[in-house]
Amino acid sequence: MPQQPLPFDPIAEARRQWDLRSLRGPAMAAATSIMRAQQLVLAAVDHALAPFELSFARYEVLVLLSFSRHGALPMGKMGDRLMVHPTSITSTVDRLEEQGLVQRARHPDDRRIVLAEITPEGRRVVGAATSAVEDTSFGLDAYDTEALDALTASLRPLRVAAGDFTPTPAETTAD
Amino acid sequence: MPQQPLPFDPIAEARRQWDLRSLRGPAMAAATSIMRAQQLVLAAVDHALAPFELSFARYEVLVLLSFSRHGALPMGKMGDRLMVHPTSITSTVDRLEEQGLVQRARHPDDRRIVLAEITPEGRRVVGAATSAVEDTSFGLDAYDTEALDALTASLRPLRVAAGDFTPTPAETTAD
DNA sequence: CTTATGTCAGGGTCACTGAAATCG
DNA sequence: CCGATTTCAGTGCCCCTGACATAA
Repeated sequence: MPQQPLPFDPIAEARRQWDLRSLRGPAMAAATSIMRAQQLVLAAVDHALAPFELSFARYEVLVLLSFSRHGALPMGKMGDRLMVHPTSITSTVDRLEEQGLVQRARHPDDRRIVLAEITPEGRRVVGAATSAVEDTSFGLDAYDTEALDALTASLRPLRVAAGDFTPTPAETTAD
Repeated sequence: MPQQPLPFDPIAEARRQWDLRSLRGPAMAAATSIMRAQQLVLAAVDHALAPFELSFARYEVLVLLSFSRHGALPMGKMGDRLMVHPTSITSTVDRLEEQGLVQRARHPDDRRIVLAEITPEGRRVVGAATSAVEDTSFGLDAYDTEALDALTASLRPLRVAAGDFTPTPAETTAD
């Protein structure tokens, strides 16, 4: 919302310029579209989370914990799952602990491991926050279910190529 | 590259959990896919730009200037075009000026306006940086031209819905 | 005087690097 | 002693808000 609509599509415009000098116009347009799309989705989610004093990163951690079997996970495991740096998990959990939404505890068997556990208050907040996020449809109002699934599927090859996960051999529809 | 591949698709896994509790699984999966896709594209571009001491934001400014008619644009215009806050443009141009890649000048007619002008060195660097970025295909190696254009098209309705620009009445294929 | 343009000061979040402490 | 897990200190980057100076 920095301004009013431009009278033209800025990405289409940039692509015209790019096409004049190289063959990477299509890749540039797709990359820029992805960047902008992320800004818009993140803005919608951030806006929904603001009343709960949650950033997206903190919200992700809370959701992960609330979905876990015992409401508690090792710091390292969370970093792997959310694909963030160990030090980022530390600071995120620091903040959540200040807010009283999670609690740290030593693992009883391996005392190197720190468990983050969601508190009852954390469960309450993440529930309300999730309702708020769902009400915004993650900023993706413009799409129906079919279009959303198509979008997810079309971005999957990128994640596979990056080595995020190993696709099941059967399901190599990617491409 | 924080780790090795997971044996399953983490987004598909999260979606299964989400589907158990709400109807927003498809939106959540698409939103998360967009977020992750942006990380991957940005990482590829950042990596290509690192040898030139350019961040993506500074690179965008240089490209915009190099594409402009006189190699110079008002600060405000650049903010509009790149959809960033005025203070962000200020600090970005500060840094580029320190690097000797752009120069500030007052507009001769309206002296409130500050023009940022790309220097010869700036043109040289942006050219080399662009080659490096193009060599990475913006991290989108996995897609052919058709798939890239389909991706761009499928993200367009999101940008339209956000009011980024007004689509031409003829071309309302969006949906 | 009112408005437009840009800068400055400052705070919040996140990402990373390198060093250190703790424990198996 | 080695390796794994987490934390701490510090840096860079980007985003925004609010106050201000300058000029039309």
